[in-house]
Amino acid sequence: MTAKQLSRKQKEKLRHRYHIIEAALTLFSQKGYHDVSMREIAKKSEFAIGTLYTYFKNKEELYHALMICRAKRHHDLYKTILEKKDEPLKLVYEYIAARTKLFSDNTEGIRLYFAETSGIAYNIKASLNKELRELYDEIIKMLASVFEEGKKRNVFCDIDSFYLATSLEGIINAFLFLWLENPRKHPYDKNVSLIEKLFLKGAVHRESDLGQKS
Amino acid sequence: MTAKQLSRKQKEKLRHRYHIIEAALTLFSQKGYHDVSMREIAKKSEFAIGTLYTYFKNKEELYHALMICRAKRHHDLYKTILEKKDEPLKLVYEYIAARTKLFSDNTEGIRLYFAETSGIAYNIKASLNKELRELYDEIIKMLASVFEEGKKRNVFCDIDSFYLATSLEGIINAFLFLWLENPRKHPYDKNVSLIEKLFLKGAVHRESDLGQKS
Amino acid sequence: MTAKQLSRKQKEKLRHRYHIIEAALTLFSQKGYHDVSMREIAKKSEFAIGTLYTYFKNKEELYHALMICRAKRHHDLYKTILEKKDEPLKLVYEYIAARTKLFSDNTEGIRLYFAETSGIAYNIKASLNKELRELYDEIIKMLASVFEEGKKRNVFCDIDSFYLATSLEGIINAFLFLWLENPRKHPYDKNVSLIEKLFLKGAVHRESDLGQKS
Amino acid sequence: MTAKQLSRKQKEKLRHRYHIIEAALTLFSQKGYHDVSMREIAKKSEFAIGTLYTYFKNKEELYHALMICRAKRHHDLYKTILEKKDEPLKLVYEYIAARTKLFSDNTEGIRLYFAETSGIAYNIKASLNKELRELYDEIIKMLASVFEEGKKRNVFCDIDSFYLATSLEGIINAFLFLWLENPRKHPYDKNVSLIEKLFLKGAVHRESDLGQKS
DNA sequence: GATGAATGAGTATTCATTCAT
DNA sequence: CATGAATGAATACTCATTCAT
Repeated sequence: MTAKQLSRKQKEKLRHRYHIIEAALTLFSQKGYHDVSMREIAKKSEFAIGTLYTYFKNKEELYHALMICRAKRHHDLYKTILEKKDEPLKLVYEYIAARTKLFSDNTEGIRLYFAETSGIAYNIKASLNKELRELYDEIIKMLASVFEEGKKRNVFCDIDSFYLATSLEGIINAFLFLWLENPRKHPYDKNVSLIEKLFLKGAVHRESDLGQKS
Repeated sequence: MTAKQLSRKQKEKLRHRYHIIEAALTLFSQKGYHDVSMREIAKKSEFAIGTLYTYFKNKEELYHALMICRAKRHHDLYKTILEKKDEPLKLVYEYIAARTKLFSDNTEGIRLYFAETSGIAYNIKASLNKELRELYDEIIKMLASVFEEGKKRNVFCDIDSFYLATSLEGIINAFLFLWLENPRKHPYDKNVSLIEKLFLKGAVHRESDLGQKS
Repeated sequence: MTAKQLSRKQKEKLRHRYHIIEAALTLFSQKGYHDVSMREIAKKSEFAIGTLYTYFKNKEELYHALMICRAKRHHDLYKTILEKKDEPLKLVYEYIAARTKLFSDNTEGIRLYFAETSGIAYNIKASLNKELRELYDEIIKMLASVFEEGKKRNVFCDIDSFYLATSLEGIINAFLFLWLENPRKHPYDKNVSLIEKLFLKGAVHRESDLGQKS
Repeated sequence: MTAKQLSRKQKEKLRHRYHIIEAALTLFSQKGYHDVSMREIAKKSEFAIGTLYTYFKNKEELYHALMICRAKRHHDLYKTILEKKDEPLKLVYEYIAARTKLFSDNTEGIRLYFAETSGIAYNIKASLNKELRELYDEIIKMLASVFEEGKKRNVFCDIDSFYLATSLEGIINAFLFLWLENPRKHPYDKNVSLIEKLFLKGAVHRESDLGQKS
């Protein structure tokens, strides 16, 4: 019973913490780190200012926790997908779909999302960058493995897998961005067909053997 | 004579304005918008605080002017390259080189650079975004034209030029970003060879199903 | 049995209370009233914050209790000395020695000590001052009695005893203070010889060459 | 003219600074360092909060400046007295009178005064203590010189001048304190007669064994 | 009784902006 | 026109105190 009660308290603590992070995420996403005051976060999360400080040492640490939390959540999803023992091409599609989905689910948090992965929030402390970078790198590596496997199966064209992975990331981001500006054109389909055309071995449009400049 | 004097004065004004922007750029790049005070900018630019306000309505406008100024400078360079009546592929190479060069020249201002183009500075007001976006879009369009021309000449593979352009941007950014983390690997060569492999029509490695390296 | 249990409990309560006071004393002495938080006192005393409030109404009262407690302890010692039916001069020496000893024993609490007796802690509420003042006054009176007795015995020079007592206090404090700055010179000896020279009747350095008690 | 204008501005700056110090002194004296907010000081001095920070780096430095300022003012007065080429005994009287006067003039700032010289404000930083201590020491040395001279002239009894000086300080403080508690009895006279009896060579009451009150 | 999570008023300090000189 | 002293709103963070468990 004692155990249970502790567990309940701890669970509650975690719930509260999460609740604060959620509130902060919304605000930070809308206005950016510097334009959100602790007072606002307190109000939105329905806690007292002082309470925030029982969960996070500073504003910065709250921000840090929030970034890591979000990144981990995304990361885990991507990992789950890329670790599946499925057809490489299908995994890539699923990855793109997941990226797209998280992106559109989070229009609200999107700006922070980019700050995390492809953009740079210049005030993020190195440590934060490092942790995020590591998560990002892990995904890149997994993507590369998928490409590697795909190349073995003669699905993907013969380009260094790591470069392929990096390119894919870049392309996804570019299209996601495009979509951010003009939400009508959902980028998923385009990405898919584009990837097929660019990355697949012997894609239809290349078969012809016209001479070309090297 | 009045005219001349005015002209001289105006020139001077512009020089001063530029001087301030330069000082601000350095500071903003190093510490970000919120962590630079007008006092600092005044000190660095060797003007009085009040003087800054004769050149820019407020801090935000100074930042805005600075971003536009930088973006225009880059934009003009890219434009010059992409407007040349040269071989499309060569233009693309040159563009990549220019992007790479500006990037490495500006390690200092790099964070802002990303904030401008591929990242998001979530505090930039929509208006700023719009103006930058327009510059960016113009480049994309010019890139697309180059690809279009290249496709006509049977150099680039048959993919929508706009998508190609967007993809190129994404890939460049991804690699530049990579390089930002690990400066040893200069991204230019990789980009070039990668682009060749990905974008060129009937690139060598795709023609047949011969085993491939790696 | 109930009585006994209560008694035990009460004893325990008192012990706890004392324990808290001890912890608080250390902290207050090191950092001063305002720079010690209840949290710190709770930690040091190994009680919960809430528990402190079952022993003391608030921080101020805890401080108050602590000051009184310390003062009483000192006071009792001084009283014991000065009430002895011994030679007045010897009592004075003993008093000086006791003052000196408590002073050096409490280098840690020294600042508070001065705040108590000769200095002023400007935040101490009047009531505290009053209580401390009363203790102080009692000592002064006892000292005066000793001097009075000494004067009767022709040991001390003929000066109003109350003034002598006050002077002695002042001199002790001045030398103790000196020593606080420069601990090498222990003030006891100096005080003793000085007191002899200043307060004793017909001291050697004065015109008459009467023998005197060393 | 430029010089004059600068001078005017600088004079004004100094006046403002002094004005702030005066306001702060009043407040600090009444409530102590921690219980006075910068807001209060701003209000009392009729400056904006921000303005305080153009004159003093922070609250602590303001406090520091204030303490030094006051101490110097007192110090200068004492110095002027003790440097005079007058009869030693007269100088001592004048010194006591000055101490007494400053004390009673400053009932308001009295608590800080004691904190400066004989008491201890436990939060004062070491540096402050050191500077104040130096001023104090200088006075003590000058007092000692006066006693030395007096001893040469056979006025003061044969006790180490430094001890005499220190004792005098202690006695003055003790009586001043007494007076602080019970303002009816002005301490000057008592000090004077006491000093005569204690410090003078061959004071009447010691020569013979005549008992006399006061 | 003991606990310590929650509270929110209160504080020092910063900084964009103004305006008298 | 240039200046920089003055401004005061805004903000991160602390900490004595309470109260539900």
